[in-house]
Amino acid sequence: MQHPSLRSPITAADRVLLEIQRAIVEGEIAAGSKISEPELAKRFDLSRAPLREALARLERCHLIERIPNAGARVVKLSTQGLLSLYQLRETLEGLACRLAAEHMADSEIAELRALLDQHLSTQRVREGESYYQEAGDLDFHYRVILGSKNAYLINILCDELYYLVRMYRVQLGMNGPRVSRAFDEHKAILNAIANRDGELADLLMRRHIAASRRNIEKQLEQTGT
Amino acid sequence: MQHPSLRSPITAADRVLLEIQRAIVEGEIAAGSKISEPELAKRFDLSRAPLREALARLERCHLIERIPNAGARVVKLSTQGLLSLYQLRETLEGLACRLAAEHMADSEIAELRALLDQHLSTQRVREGESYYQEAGDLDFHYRVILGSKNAYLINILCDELYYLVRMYRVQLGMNGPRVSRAFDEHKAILNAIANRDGELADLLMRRHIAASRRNIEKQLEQTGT
DNA sequence: ATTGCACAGATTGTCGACAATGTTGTGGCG
DNA sequence: CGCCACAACATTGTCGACAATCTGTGCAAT
Repeated sequence: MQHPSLRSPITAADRVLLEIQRAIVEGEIAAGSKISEPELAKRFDLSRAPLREALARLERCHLIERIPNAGARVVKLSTQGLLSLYQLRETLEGLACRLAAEHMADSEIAELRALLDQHLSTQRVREGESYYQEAGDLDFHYRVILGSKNAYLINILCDELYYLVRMYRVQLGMNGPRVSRAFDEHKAILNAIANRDGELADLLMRRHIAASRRNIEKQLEQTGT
Repeated sequence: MQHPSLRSPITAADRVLLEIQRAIVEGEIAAGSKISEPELAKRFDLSRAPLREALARLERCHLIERIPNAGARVVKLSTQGLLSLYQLRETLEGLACRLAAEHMADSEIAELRALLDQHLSTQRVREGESYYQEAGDLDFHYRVILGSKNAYLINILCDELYYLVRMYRVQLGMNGPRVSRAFDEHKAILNAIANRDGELADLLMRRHIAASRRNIEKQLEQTGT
């Protein structure tokens, strides 16, 4: 039997995965650029084997696209892609909310409420600072998704789409005046969940994400295509 | 990732992936059993490198579960898993239907109608033969999903959940009296799409999948656990 | 008798090199 | 002058071996 604290071994592929993930999400490795296995292997000082393992997982979360025998490229951001992604999120996170209203334990709901209060105070201190809000926002969504208790849904939203969503938000400069509105929406969603009103929670979350999408689209229009 | 059959060059990893996929779906490799890399490598007469590539993709479509440094196991089927899977499918394929009603070209709809007619005649010839029905059913769903034109949605349903759905249906013996009912439901869904009534198509597809789920659950109750 | 540890066997993770496949630049031909 | 064939290069796919880690067994101590 393994010791609980040692149950998650960190392999070389894991480390390089996290590094490349961050680099792509933050644009350090440009969107649309080609990925060179030998180059990255040298850069991170390891063999191609674990690197390819990392690339396989990057493909899994839609950060790169691979073509057999031809190599991998970082995904290109596009209005179409953003629209498709948020279409999915609206439906999936709506479902997550409905399930969370059914399945979250009272203690989990209490913890989530505490988290929101904490976010609120943080926001007051750091007015206009978008990073904390973003992290907090994602954290709220994260918890609701976990509260759905649906393993496949959790996998899709937290593993496969999570980083791509972050990439869009970071590279399109998600910031500005939506922070306080988002808090109110989070609170309303939480209340619906606490009242075990899955239908309302579903609706509110879909609206919340639609509003977030429109906000990003507006940013996108301003900066050009 | 694209569907393997659509990717131009076929690599060794692709071939072994398809073979193992089939073996797992059909139960030739028992659910819950441990996966031995050396054993499979010897069995398919190739190195562990492409085999591990295949295993990574099998994990991606939820047919196996891997634990670092500890190995991989074929997933175990469970009532809970079936419920989670069909919960997701109801929502996702409902969305696919709504989008298909918006985005499918008239020519695609005509082709889909022709496909249904073909299924109908096939069904009359092979009354009660479940395999053809199953293939046909999946084919119908497949086309509707592709008609949504949402790349992420297509990826999730056709690549990541498709084989797991087949595994449940095959190993739980999906057959019996639902074939003719399913045809009628398909036809109604198609009509809604042809009328560009996305809301109705969404509703009908969700009901169709819910009915399919109840059908499988009934089979599951009869056989025991 | 049970618990903990140590050792042995087996499995996974990683490495460097070779083979197969794309890609690019050049030269010849129409 | 433009286009195609071909060759040289670069990159990806595959291989066999080694290192790190996990699993199971048996012994010793309490």
